[in-house]
Amino acid sequence: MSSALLEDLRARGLIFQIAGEDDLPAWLDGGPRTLYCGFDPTADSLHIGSLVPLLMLRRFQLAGHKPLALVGGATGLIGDPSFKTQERQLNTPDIVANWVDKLKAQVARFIDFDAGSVAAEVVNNLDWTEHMDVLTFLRDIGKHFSINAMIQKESVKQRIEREGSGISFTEFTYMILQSYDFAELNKRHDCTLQLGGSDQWGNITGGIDLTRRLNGNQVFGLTMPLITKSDGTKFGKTEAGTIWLDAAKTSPYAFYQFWLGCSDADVYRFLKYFTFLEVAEINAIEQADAAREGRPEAQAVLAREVTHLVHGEEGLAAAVRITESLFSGSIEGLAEGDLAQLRQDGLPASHVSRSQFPETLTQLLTEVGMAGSGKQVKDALGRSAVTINSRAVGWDANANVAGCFELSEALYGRYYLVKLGKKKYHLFEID
RNA sequence: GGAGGGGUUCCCGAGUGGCCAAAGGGAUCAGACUGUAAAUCUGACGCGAAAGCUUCGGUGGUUCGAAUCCACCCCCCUCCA
Repeated sequence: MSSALLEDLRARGLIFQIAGEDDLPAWLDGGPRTLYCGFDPTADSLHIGSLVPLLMLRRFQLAGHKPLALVGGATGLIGDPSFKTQERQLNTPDIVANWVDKLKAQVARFIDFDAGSVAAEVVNNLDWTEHMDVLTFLRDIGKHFSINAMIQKESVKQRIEREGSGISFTEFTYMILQSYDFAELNKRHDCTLQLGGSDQWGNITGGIDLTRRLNGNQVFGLTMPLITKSDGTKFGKTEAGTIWLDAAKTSPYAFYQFWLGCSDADVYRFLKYFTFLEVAEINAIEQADAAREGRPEAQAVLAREVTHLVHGEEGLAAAVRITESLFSGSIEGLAEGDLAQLRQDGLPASHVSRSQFPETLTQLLTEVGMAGSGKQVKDALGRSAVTINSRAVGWDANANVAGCFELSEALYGRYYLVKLGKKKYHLFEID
């Protein structure tokens, strides 16, 4: 039953490496097992980079295992050096504690806490490290680690060998802390499997070794591949920055748009990574898309599925509403209530009064965040890439803000939908 | 503590007295082509509507003029003690 899970994961391309590969299938088939994955608080929200491991916990739970989501209240204070080129800035304990709380709530949405014997739990490694004293740490844990082995780890090699960088003892010790987490969870929760991104391999195997030495138990590790994009750019970033899971930081609409804009070369792979659709189903979509002329269906499916997973029914509905209004219908066809709804749904919007118009359009659009600088607006204006209620505005109108927002042009006497480029919309309510 | 190497615009990385707001690449933005895709081509890319203003680790100095020279300081790396 569970080796079927591994088969499925493999078919999805979700398995990068397994520690204990020969024994893991049988182990999983032998009954409900407890597994964990850690999430360090490096910001006040997780981003889509954490989505794969998060969904992975769910996949295991659906297959009958008990997931633990570890929030790194302790490790977050230290900073993981794995494959990082530079030493990280330490955050203060109160900031980290605050982030821990936020992550806990976020993580909880992806796993089921009412699943009886396999009910998920959230744990915090600060609980077992906070009061440990240095000597205990050095004698009981540190003694099990060989510096010789640690500096061989690929994850810190760059920092050790490459000229122009270095690594502090603090970060170097990170691996020991994470290893201890595994041993501790093994003791407390009978946890026998750790999941992580491929960059976590060194930390995971460290934990496996320590668990064996400390507890005498065999435990397993499984890593997922790094998510890459076919064009080589970093996954999970857009012009507006990181795609966060927190709706307050990345609106469901923006989130939906992110997936909708996914390239053909990546989309089928992403469907396997980020959705619970059957692999066969995904393959069918791919074939149907290939057989059809023009625009594929896959991006829409992906956007729908993932937005639903992260933002729920309502978030998805809001995202779809905005998308359809902006990209399929004509703006003039929108009812007054629709415009209000769009704003509520998370379409970027501003309220401006005519008496507060800035000197130029470039200032106005920059202020509301439609462009990073006046130069970009200038460029767009010069290429007729700015429209206000579907009417193109030129560079000559830049100093005539009031003229751009004539009362007679307003929708319902106060709304103006400004579009910059092909995808950036901003709703102005002007009175 | 000693010797050496380094800190340049979002990133990488040129630049050793004026022609430097600073080569080149990447990322990003806009346009064409399209399917709100990719690839390709074009333009932009410190800030500013403009006049102009502010950058090359920091502070002073030399000079008509400095990212480039000098002094001191801070930070990083390598090797030695």
